[in-house]
Amino acid sequence: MISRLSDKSKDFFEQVYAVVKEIPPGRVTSYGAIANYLGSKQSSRMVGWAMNACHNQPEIPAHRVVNRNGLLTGKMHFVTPQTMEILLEKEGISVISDQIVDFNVHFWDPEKELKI
DNA sequence: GTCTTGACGTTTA
DNA sequence: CTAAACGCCAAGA
Repeated sequence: MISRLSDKSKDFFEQVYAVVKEIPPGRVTSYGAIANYLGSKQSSRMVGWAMNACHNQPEIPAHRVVNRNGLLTGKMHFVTPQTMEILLEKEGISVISDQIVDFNVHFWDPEKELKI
């Protein structure tokens, strides 16, 4: 095989997508949780950047990924700013003022629940 | 090649 | 309590 050193960075994105896809319906997680699960808790920005590139992947439930405050910061990046909020409520999650209600209850920690 | 921005999070003032 | 700065890494201009 030909060395694929250039694709090394892509691996990080794949890991983020893999975790996001494993998020069960009705649950949500934060960028920091994913970053922490990947071992780069301080690089939470990269998770968000990976989400920005989620268009490379077929289906990524990015609406289940929010910031630490449970605020829908990335809603504006969807097809429509309301898509994220609608999808969340559709799964049984209440969203008020772009903020998830009982975020701690719906929170899904990959390191704790996925534990892969 | 350098500078700015960015779907974050934590710490300090 | 709120507001602002820093840190982290990557991509775009």
